[in-house]
This record gives sequence, structure tokens and C-alpha cells, in this order.
Amino acid sequence: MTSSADVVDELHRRGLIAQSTDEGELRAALAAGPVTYYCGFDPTARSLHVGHLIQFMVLRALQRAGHQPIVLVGGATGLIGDPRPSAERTLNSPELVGEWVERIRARVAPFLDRPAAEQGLLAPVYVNNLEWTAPLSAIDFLRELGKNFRVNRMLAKEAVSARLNSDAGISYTEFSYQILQANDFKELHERHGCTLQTGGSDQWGNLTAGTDLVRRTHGVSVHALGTPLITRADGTKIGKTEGATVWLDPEETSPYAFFQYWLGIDDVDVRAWLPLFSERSPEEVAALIASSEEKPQAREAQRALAEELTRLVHGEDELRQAEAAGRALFGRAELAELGAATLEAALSEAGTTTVEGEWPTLAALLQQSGLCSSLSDARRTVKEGGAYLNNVRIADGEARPVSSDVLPGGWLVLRRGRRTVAGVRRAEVSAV
RNA sequence: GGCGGGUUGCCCGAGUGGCCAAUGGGAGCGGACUGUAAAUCCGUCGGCUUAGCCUUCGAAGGUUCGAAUCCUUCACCCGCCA
Repeated sequence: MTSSADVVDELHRRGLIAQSTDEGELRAALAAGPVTYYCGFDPTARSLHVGHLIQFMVLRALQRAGHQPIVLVGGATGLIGDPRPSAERTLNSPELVGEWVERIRARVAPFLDRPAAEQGLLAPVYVNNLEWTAPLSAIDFLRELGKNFRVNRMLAKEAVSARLNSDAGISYTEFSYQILQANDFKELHERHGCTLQTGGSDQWGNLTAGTDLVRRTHGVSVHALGTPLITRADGTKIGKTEGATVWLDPEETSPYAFFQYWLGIDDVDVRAWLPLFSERSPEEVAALIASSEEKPQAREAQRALAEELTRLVHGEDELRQAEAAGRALFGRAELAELGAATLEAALSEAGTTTVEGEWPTLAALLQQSGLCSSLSDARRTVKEGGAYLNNVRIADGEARPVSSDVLPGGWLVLRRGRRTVAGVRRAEVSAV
């Protein structure tokens, strides 16, 4: 176990610290005994995505070093909206945000509750800032909180100034966001003795707003740690491409797809990300990076990371199934030689569809399986040579499957492109 | 409250009466090359009963043989002034 203060060294070594308040003071505080720290997650979607993983890595490292984690879910701040540099957020209904709060809270458990239970570490405290924000009256907000904030400084925050310089401008609602988040730190300081907030460096303005507020109201120096913004080598955000966000919730992104995501990341990124996301020893991490440089085609680093993170997020059983599915679908074995059980397990990871009645055309099957978004898309994909039935390129989208196409268990394996697979079978055959 | 500017496909952004399902860039998707990588090149990128047809350019009406483009009303956004 990392000792209380060495955790800062570990975080630095792994590249998890982009900026921090007075580091000397922070080290001293961490060395003096268990520190209560928090990180907040706003419910802006149904689930958290891989971009949030880095926050959990920090939370876990601190917990491992014996400190007390608090996980805040932003039931209140999620109703207001943290200003993005680009444009105003759409307000979501309180009902929807409330539902997301619950879903997200459920997702967080494995990261901190498991180590607490298995290794005797301090169990996380869960809070929702709606608890103290909802009762706040406008008078209190303006008198008790507002007086502590200078608009001049608020305007200087990066997210705010970006918006002021854009056509979109910024609503008063979003402008107020930093006050609410600062107040969270103050409340947690008062309620739980919290003295450290961690978060993404894009949150830096909000983090320091919090430390400033606590200092002004309590005369106490508290801390903030900002993690670096993780980007891919090509500059895009991790796992957050508009088309295919990789979620942590198995209902949104299957463990199989999650595993495949990490397995497929490119060499440059895996070498950069391994220290960030792996909790292996520095020696093991270095060895994996060396392996990636010497024989990149082996993809050992990608595989190690995929295994570690799938196990962390989804658990050992799901990891085994995701791995087995990948081997079955991408391995050298002929599909027809796979047993019905293996095939079914693999396909259920990748995604399956059942069709009623007789086989429709292959183009229709591509659409119904979800591989293609529309019939037009399916026809286009076939025309481009990107659609496969049982690993054989489909030449005619209007053709229908024949009995010799049907694999053990009644399955057809449809594939789009190199790696997107789906299983399809007819309702009548499922009993066979 | 006044004046001005704006609302185009996933995003940015052209387009001011027919040649517009709508230039260009990005993202996405597919192919080639590879290592289930990157880069590069090629193709594609509203829908359908796909050599044709249907629905799109904030919303609803209108003018016209014909409108993303003109007119009216409405909604929302931005800026300046009060």
C-alpha cells in the first residue's frame, strides 16, 4: 500500500496531476493523516463514459493511500449546467436528472466500494448536492454566497470567457454554475471536513472557486488537484467521439464492446495511457510499453489494458466472456466449426437479433440487426463491399439466406466492416 | 421598449427564385494497405418499393409555372442602445 504522502509521487509518476494548489501543503496534509477528499459527477447523461475513468483512478489511488473518499453526484448542478466553451446546454427535466443521478451512483460503486470491502480501506461517502442546494433561497444565495464572488474573477474563468467571446454568449444560469460548485466544497468542508477536491483540469476554475470560497468563509486553506485532459494522438477526446461514446454502463456499451474499444486503441495512445489507467507496478507498465515498442503487432499493451479495465468496470466474469467472444469472432477458427454454445455466447456479447417468419433479404437483416441505420445504409454498405455473412463478403443485398448459411444453433453471423458483428436467427428456429 | 444581425444536413459553414438533396471542411461509415494500430489513398455520407420517387434548409401561412432563396406572422438566439 502506498503510504499517505507518497500518493502524490504516485500520481505524478502516472501523469495524473496536471495542476494543483500548493503542493507542499497538500503533501504535508496527506502525510498528517487521513484526508477527506471529493470528486463530483454531474448527471448530464444516463451514464458515465470512459472519459470519467481517470477521475476514478485518482480517487482510488487516494483511497488506497488511506484517505476518505466522498463521491458527489450533482443532482443540483446537473439542473443548471456547467458552461461548455462552445454553446449553452439544453436544460433537462428534474425527473430525468433525478433518474440519471441514481443510475450514475450505481455505476460508481465498483470503483471504491469494492476496495473498501476487500482491502479494508475507507468506504466512500455518497452525497447529492441537491440536498443543500435545493433549500437555498435566492436571498441566501445572493447574500451569503454571492458576496464572496467578484464578477471580474468569474469572467476570467476559461469557460466563461470563451463563451463571452463567442456568438453564443452565456446565460445567467450557467454563469452561476461556479458559485454552486464552490458551495459544494464549502458544504462538504462543513459537513465532512473535506479538504481536497479532485477533478479534470477543465474544471480548474470551478475547483479553485471552491478553495477560494472555503478560505474566505472559514479562513482555512483547502486543496484542489486537476487531472490532465486526456486526448488521443489525433487530438480527439478519449472515448467521446460524437458517434460512439464508450459508456461505463453495460446497458449502454456491452462489456464486449468496452473490451474491444481498449483492444483497438492505437500504439501511440496505449503507451501514453497505460500509466494513467493501469494500477500495475511501474515495472510491469514499463515492460508493457517496451513490448508495444518492440513488437507492436502483438498488442500486448492493449490487451493488458483491456483486461484490467474491463475487470475493473465490469468484473471478472464479464471479462472472461468478452475475451472468449473476441477469440471466437476474430480468431482463426471457422465459424461453422464453433460449437453452438460457444457461438451463442460470443454473439450474445456482440449483440443479437431475432427475426420473425421467413428470412428477409440480407440488406434488411443488416438493418434489423442494428449494423446499419437504414435500408439505404445497408444497401450502400453492401455496394461498398463492407458487409459480410459468416465472414464472406455479401455481393447481393437483395438475396436471402439459404439453409446452408445457417450455423449451429440457427445463427447467421453478420458483420459490417472489419469488426462490428451481430448474430441473427429466426424465432422459429430458436427451439431447435 | 428601440435598432440591427442570425436560425441550413452529426458539427462548422457556402448558398439570395429554376443547373439544390443543397459547394467546401471536419467527424462518421466502407474499401485498399496493415497488426482488430497509425498515417496515406479511394469511395461514401436524408429516406424509400433506389436509372425513379418522397421528405428536408427554425415554425406556420402566402406570392410564383417553380422558393433554402421573395412576402407575412410566430418562436428562439446574438449584439448595440434605453
